[in-house]
Amino acid sequence: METDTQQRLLDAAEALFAEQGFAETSLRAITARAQANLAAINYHFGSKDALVRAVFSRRLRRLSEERLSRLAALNAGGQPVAVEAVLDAFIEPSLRLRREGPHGERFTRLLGRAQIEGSESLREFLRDCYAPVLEQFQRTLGRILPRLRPEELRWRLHFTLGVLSFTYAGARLPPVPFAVRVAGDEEWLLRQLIQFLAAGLRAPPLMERVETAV
Amino acid sequence: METDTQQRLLDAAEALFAEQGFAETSLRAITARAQANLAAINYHFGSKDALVRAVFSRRLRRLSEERLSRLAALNAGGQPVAVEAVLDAFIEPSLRLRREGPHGERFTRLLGRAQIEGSESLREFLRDCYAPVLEQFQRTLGRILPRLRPEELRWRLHFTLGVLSFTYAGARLPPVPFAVRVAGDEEWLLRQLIQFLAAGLRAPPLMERVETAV
DNA sequence: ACCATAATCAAACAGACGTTTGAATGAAGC
DNA sequence: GCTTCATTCAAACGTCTGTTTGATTATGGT
Repeated sequence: METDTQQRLLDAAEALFAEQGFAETSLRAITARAQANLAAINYHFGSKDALVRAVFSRRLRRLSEERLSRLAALNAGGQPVAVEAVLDAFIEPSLRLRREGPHGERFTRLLGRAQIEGSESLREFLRDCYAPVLEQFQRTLGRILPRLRPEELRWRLHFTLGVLSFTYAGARLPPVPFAVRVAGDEEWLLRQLIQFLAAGLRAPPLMERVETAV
Repeated sequence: METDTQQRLLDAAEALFAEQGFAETSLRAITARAQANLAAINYHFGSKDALVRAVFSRRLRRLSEERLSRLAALNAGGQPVAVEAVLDAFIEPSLRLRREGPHGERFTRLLGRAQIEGSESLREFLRDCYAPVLEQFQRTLGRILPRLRPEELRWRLHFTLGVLSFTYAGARLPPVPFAVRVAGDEEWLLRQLIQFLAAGLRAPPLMERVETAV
């Protein structure tokens, strides 16, 4: 029965990291919440840094797989692929994770935070996790937006990730619409995101792509 | 001559906060870089939290004033206002700050970070600084995008700020275009941002605005 | 010259931090 | 029964944290 304490530690860490940040959360706070001994973290994970990575590893693999499988399903469909569908394939799995319960919301919150906050090693770790997924999405988007040069497409992908990180992180700037969040807001948010991002991605390029081959 | 040490402390803090984050930067590291005594921070600013706020106060006022004055100039122009022009009025001052030198780049980096990272009190402080500016921009955008309901407009403003925060924070996801940054990148970035965001803001509303008073 | 005020300084404060240790506990194998 | 191994535990480790103190130095006013 190694797993029980480990799970409780991961749950507690996930919650506290999402609420307070990584540096601001102490091992003592985590073990207290998990009702475990202070030494348990170093025993099970080795260090605080390793615990942070474990928190992400636990859920990130499934998320990436879902995103990739949904993208693959799109590409296998034969018909032309819409930008909205690609965005949906990327965003919906994470929003579904959110809908699973408080832990999902915490995790996506954490995911947003980690892109900006977080140590260099953590960002490196996440970069390696994200890389294959983003590469696939970039490839598909490049195909259905042939006028965009690679640099422009990458910038727009960067902007897209910025919107998602910022929104997931729950950064509440002044006029954030609380009223909207009353009920069924995940669905509404998904459509708002797709509407906004699809238009941004589809904007005419600043610099027309030079035709390569033919 | 109280100001000399204070300026050096603010410079050092700004640089270190931007590089490492708030919690990760110790007063000792700041005073060492500023070549000042450890006690200088508590003497001149009172506490670490107050120092953080002072770092923002120093540059935020001018930035907000420039944004507002550029927006006012637009609105006073008589002609219809384009979404691109509004975005330019918001973004260009911050990019110009970046162009001023390393301190400008550090500060905008910091600005992006603070929205996600940062204590509750700091976010509150920043919210109060931003509120009047965002309110004005929201008003103008609401006027030139009359089909958007207030909730949708606020979400899209939220997304816009997300893109800016993420980009300024310098979050480097896997495929960030380094090649583009070789020269004159600020200009290019500005146009990329406006192109992307203007399209997103102008996207057709999900829910058509009900006509209020003819 | 003197005083008053401001600024700097070395030193110490109490507390929190991540990590380590060595003993105590538990359950499975034989 | 005994042994073995993984887990838990209280306690301490040394280090770093933000803040405070009291003495010391510099500055400007009269």
